[in-house]
Amino acid sequence: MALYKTQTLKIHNSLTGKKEEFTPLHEGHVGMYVCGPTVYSNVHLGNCRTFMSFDLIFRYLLHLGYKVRYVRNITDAGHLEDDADQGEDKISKKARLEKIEPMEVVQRYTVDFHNTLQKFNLLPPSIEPTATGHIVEQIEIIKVIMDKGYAYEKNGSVYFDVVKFNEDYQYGKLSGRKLEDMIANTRELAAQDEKNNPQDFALWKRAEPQHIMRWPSPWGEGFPGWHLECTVMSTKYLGETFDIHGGGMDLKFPHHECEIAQAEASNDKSPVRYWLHANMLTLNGKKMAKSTGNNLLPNEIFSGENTLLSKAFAPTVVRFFMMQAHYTSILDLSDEALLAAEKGYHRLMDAMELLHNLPTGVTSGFDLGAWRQRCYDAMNDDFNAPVLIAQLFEAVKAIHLIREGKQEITAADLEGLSETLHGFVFDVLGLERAHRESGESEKLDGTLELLVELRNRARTDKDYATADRIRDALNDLGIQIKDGKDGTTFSY
RNA sequence: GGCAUCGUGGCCGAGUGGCUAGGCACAGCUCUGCAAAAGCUUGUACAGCGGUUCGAAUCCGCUCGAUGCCUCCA
Repeated sequence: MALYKTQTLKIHNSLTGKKEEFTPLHEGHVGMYVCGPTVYSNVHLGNCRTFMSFDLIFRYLLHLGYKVRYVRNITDAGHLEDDADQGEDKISKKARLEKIEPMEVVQRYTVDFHNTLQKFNLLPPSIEPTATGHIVEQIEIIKVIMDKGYAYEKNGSVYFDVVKFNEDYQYGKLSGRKLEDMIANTRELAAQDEKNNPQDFALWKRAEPQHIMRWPSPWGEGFPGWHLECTVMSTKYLGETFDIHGGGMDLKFPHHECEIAQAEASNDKSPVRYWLHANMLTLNGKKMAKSTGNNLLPNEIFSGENTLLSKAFAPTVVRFFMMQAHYTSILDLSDEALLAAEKGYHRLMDAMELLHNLPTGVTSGFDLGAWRQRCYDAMNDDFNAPVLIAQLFEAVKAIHLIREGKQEITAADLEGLSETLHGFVFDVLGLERAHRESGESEKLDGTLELLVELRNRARTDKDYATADRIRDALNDLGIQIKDGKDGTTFSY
């Protein structure tokens, strides 16, 4: 029997502001859409946190036995020109100056995006559609919205008529805004543009001569509006109404609000049953953003080449760090926090290793069933990974007690413990054992084993000067010697 | 200015109307030739001020502060 039949999952729905019991539209199947990246520069760590949050959600849904269709788009159209001008990103600017094809920029950063997410051990989505691959569908939906009277054309551009829409529907229900308030607030700074109202947004934009990405349409050459692709691709692959729509908190308004408006205007149906918003990752207390320069690239963390951190951190350690915070909370990145997470990560992984040769007995002092359910309870409560991790450390404590002979566990329970632990640590949280780069390390390891052997011989001979010299010299090189009960190991 | 979220022990970070996660650091202990590593043990915190209540850090109000959105942004 699928786990979802016995586990009651509750999800915080941004639309209602409440935790609601999750029941998919079609039993056993879940449709999930997440707004993906705009590929005009390298993904920064903040982007990664959002996608990682939804990776956790995807993984847990799979773990519960749901068949999940997970759609995450790639935005590769529309705003390349503007961003190259405004942003600090030198590569895309250079690409433009050298008249490199825009799709070359897209390709480069799409590859970077995939590489980076793979390092963080994110599962690929079921479908990863691109905006440029759905121009036709976008044009079609614009026609529908125009036919229904919720859009108007001006000089080759088409705008969504928010005021008209608001007469029949409710604009702003996701972000808790009222159109009247918005109009009152923006009246003075209304830009002199073609829109009837500042709140209106573009469905199709006329391409100016210098705009490099352009497609023919009934309204002339142009490109699709910023919010349209998500409406088109989500409903195309998941249906007019689907279960979960996710994205970063910063997309709640206006992006997701506009998506709702577009979908309702064209299908007359609320498109999404559960809206989920992942919160921001901050750096020095401020949001990480490409545009402000307050950002850190994943590779800069993995290599240690940055000015903010004292050392390099493995991708899985960064993942563990992020999993220790709930996805709806703001998380502030710092060297101290990462260092603490790294130690905790090792403690967890070391305990997983101990699992292999633990003594078993005739009774269990460890209540496996109750503990396992506490793990599920944590995840069932809006994917609360931090609480799950707390439970995992309860198991770590038990493992040590059993190892020291202070507690007993039956063979069957040990197997269950091991299985559950592996399931949550590797399948649900998506953690991995951090491994060193192979190749050179084989030689190094052999050399170290020899040094350890020589040192231990010196210790037996009470030649502590030699023993300590080896230990201290290695330590200066960043290699730590660890004398344990069962022999000496090292780490670097 | 408007809307939203948040303010937890040295740090990070959960949670809850009464039964007080977890990680890291610190301290003590065990182990060790000495260390380190590892393991064990210990922490009554919830921005401030009022109110509701038998009881609030958890609910309500106000104040202060932080962050996000209101323009592309995960």
